[in-house]
Amino acid sequence: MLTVGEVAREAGASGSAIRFYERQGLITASRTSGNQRRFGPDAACRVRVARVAQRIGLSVGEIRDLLADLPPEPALTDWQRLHDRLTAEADRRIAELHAALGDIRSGRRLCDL
Amino acid sequence: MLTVGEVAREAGASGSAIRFYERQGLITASRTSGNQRRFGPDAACRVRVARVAQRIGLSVGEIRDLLADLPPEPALTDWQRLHDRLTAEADRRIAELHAALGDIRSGRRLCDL
DNA sequence: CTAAGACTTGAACAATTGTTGAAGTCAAGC
DNA sequence: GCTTGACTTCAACAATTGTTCAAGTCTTAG
Repeated sequence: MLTVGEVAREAGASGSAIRFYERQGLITASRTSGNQRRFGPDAACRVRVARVAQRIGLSVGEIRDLLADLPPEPALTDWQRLHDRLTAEADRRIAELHAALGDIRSGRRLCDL
Repeated sequence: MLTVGEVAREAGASGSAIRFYERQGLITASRTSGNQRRFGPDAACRVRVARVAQRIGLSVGEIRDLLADLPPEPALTDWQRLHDRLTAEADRRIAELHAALGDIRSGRRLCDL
């Protein structure tokens, strides 16, 4: 069982971020008799996935939904599904950026100047 | 002199967003005797630029800095500078997304699974 | 067992980007 | 000049994604 700090170090996040992710349901924790969180061995992995998903542009709510379909010990198909969803979202986001670039290039129509 | 609503319609933004952009210094306004805002003819254009810049991923603070260098009646070189900066930022963002995609593909190292 | 230092907790705060709503202003018609 | 309906104002609120800090917990050495 890992503490907040251990998960934070393993995942490359801050302790407060780990607590935030738990409140938001990205990871789950049991509690000690003194009310401290203890995480399973999958926690750091889930946080790493969450951070990549954030870089792609997903909100924590969307990431919660993504991770809801990921069991504690994911099978290959689980990883594949996750992978496909993240890739699709990244592709969408890249397309949107290219579209914005197009709108910039056609700037005369933005401002009739 | 344009009202908030007129600028909003011209720029495709909400009235509250226009007021927010004024507070943040993206656009400037004079006031009527009754304290209502009145905008110059360049306001809608600046807001359109701001919205594109937001799609690229710039914050309102960054956009303020961008627009600070844009005179009320921009010359070609002003547009070019703006264009170049936005394009560079979009390219950076696209590169970051590709990097994130790379990290997803090498997922085994994310989670040693 | 107890003291000490490291770690954790939850509430309060912060930045960002707006929206909402009660009260005030404007323009047009009578 | 007054009414009326559309528009505007500003403060308060909201969602998102965390950080900060005083107070409490854990572990290790003595």
